[in-house]
Amino acid sequence: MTEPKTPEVAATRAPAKKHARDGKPNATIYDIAKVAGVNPSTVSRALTKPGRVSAKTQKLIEDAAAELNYQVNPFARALPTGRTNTFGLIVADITNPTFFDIIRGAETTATLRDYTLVLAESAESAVTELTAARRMMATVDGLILASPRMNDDDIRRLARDKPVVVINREVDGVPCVVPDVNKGISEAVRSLAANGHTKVAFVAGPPQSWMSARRWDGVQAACEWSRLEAVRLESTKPTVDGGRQVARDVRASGATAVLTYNDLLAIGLMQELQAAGMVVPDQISIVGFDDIFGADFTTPPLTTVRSPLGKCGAGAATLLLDLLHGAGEPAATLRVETELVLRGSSGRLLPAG
Amino acid sequence: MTEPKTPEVAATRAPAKKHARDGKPNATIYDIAKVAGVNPSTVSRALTKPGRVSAKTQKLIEDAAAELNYQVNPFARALPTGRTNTFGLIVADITNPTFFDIIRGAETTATLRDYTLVLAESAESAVTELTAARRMMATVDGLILASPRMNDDDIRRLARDKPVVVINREVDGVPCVVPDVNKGISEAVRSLAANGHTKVAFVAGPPQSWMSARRWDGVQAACEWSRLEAVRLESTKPTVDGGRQVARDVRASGATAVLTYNDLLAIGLMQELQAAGMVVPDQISIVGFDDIFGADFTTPPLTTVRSPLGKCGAGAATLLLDLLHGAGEPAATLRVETELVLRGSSGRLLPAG
DNA sequence: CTGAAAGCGCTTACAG
DNA sequence: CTGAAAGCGCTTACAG
Repeated sequence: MTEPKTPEVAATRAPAKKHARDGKPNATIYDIAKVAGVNPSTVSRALTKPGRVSAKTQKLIEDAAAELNYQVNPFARALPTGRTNTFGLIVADITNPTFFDIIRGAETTATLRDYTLVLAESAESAVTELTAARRMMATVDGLILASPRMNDDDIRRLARDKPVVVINREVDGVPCVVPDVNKGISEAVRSLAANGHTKVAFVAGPPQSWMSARRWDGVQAACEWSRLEAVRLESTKPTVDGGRQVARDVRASGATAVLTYNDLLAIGLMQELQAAGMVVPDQISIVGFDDIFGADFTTPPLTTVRSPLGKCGAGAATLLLDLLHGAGEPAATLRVETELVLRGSSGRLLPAG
Repeated sequence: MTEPKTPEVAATRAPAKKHARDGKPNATIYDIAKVAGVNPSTVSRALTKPGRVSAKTQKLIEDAAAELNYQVNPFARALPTGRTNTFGLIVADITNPTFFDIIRGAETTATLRDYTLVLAESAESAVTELTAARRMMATVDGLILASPRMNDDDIRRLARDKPVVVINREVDGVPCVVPDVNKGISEAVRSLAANGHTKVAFVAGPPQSWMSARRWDGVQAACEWSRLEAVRLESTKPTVDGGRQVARDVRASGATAVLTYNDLLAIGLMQELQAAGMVVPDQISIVGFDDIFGADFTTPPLTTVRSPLGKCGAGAATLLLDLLHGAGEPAATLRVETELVLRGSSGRLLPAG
């Protein structure tokens, strides 16, 4: 005869591998239910929406949870609800200081509101960016795109799936956070005018940059107001190196003051001009944009139009969170102020001699 | 008579809220199974471990998946397996440039190996750091701690739960990635000796900093070798401001060359010394540590001992991923080389006069 | 206020 | 090679 089958004793299925590599696996609401002597669904209620459970039961459950060192399993929670308490932030370049404060601002408000921040980088590529965004969409409740490189339609398409907030760019129908350049620029231009400058050059950023266009607009308007002549110069790339390369065009332009698309360009430009023997600001004034980390390391320290990047990050996160919780208008644009930070690289023009 | 109950027609439960805010919810493996005419479990196999399914079925399933624009639900996947394809990185300060390249290095290798990076910041607080770490542990497969502030035991405790890799510090029993300071320091000290310096000062970092201690050790050893006198000075904080504040001690020390715990200190020190009329490097040589972003913005640009921070981030991520996939030794320490980056802030001492 | 049950979308032993 | 079933740990309508 063959051995009798005894299904009752059949090997129980091996439990899924637990996180803990030693000893106790994480406690579940079932463990709590057992200890507290209630149904698991009651535990779930007590833990998610206090108030629906009697004070007594609530306490029982909380004590049991504490005793067992209970931690919810976010995946188990996400599965039925679809909510993850996580949002994504995609930046063009993690090592570009422009994004540091944005990241910090977003991270801080995320943590404050009990959300987790997931970070990805597009390496300045629209394709990489879109791929990263699509990928993230699966695991986050919402997405922040800082200075996105992809086109408006792609952004709107993403925004149909889940809340998306854009920083440093305006996209129709999508909530955005953008620094309003006008105040900072007019302060800068007025300061230059007061110091005797009559012709200013603007060194532009990448052609596709939405922000570069806004800044050039602002410079033109402010110059018109102050009766200064404004000329626009192109850069090869928005970096220190690009700043060096544009130096000869700047000299050729005859301008005695320069505003650049960003601080990196300003720093490179200043280095190159100084290497050629020019004295800043006696012979030429230089004004950057953003007030990045390191802008005051130069000699003279850089005058710049500061964008409140940290505020942008925090504002975007707040907007997103509000959207997720049903508050806030769908597609409001949040404008944050810019301001002139007057340092040593701009000032009075000395008479030639 | 009461109405007869017709359980078959009982209202079906409302489906959980879907991600998509408009139209089609995401396709599931059940949808694919239907289209491909196979069992969902077969779909799962085809999608996770190709090779266990006949080529024909495989193709059928892949086509269906493509057609339905299928995306796995990471939460559903994580629940039975416990694996999330995510790892965490905790840094002390998101706006400290030392971490930029670490973050980038980690992010790049994560993405390359199909992992997602979750970022958190401890704001230089050991408590916040531990909280963030515990919190992350629930959702990641492993954790990277960059320059952690918590104590060794807490780190080891975390490491018992899931793989943990530490950067910029050595913790017994935990895999670490640390820059080996000796090469860079001895290059720096030899260069100073060759330029006629005989007494060098080291401006230390925070007392609890493991790395500061290593650097001071290295400076002492290298000075002994080159027969230079080495003195140690304390700083109040490892920032530009801290560098300014230590300037008077530096002058009082009589040293003609200074190595500082980090570049920020070096930059602040240089600014203050120059403001007092000293010429760098003619009257004093300054050497920083790390080669952070902006170290070359100064005039003269900063000589510094570069730590390959990007490599640290990437190395830590690789170590972690290997650990997660069962390769690699449990607690190996990965050492990366440092090197001197010779720029203008160090050089020959000019005879006084 | 609380219990019992179904379901979220996967994975994976177990049979065949 | 493939199907049928159980289970991962939660949440939430449905009853009472």
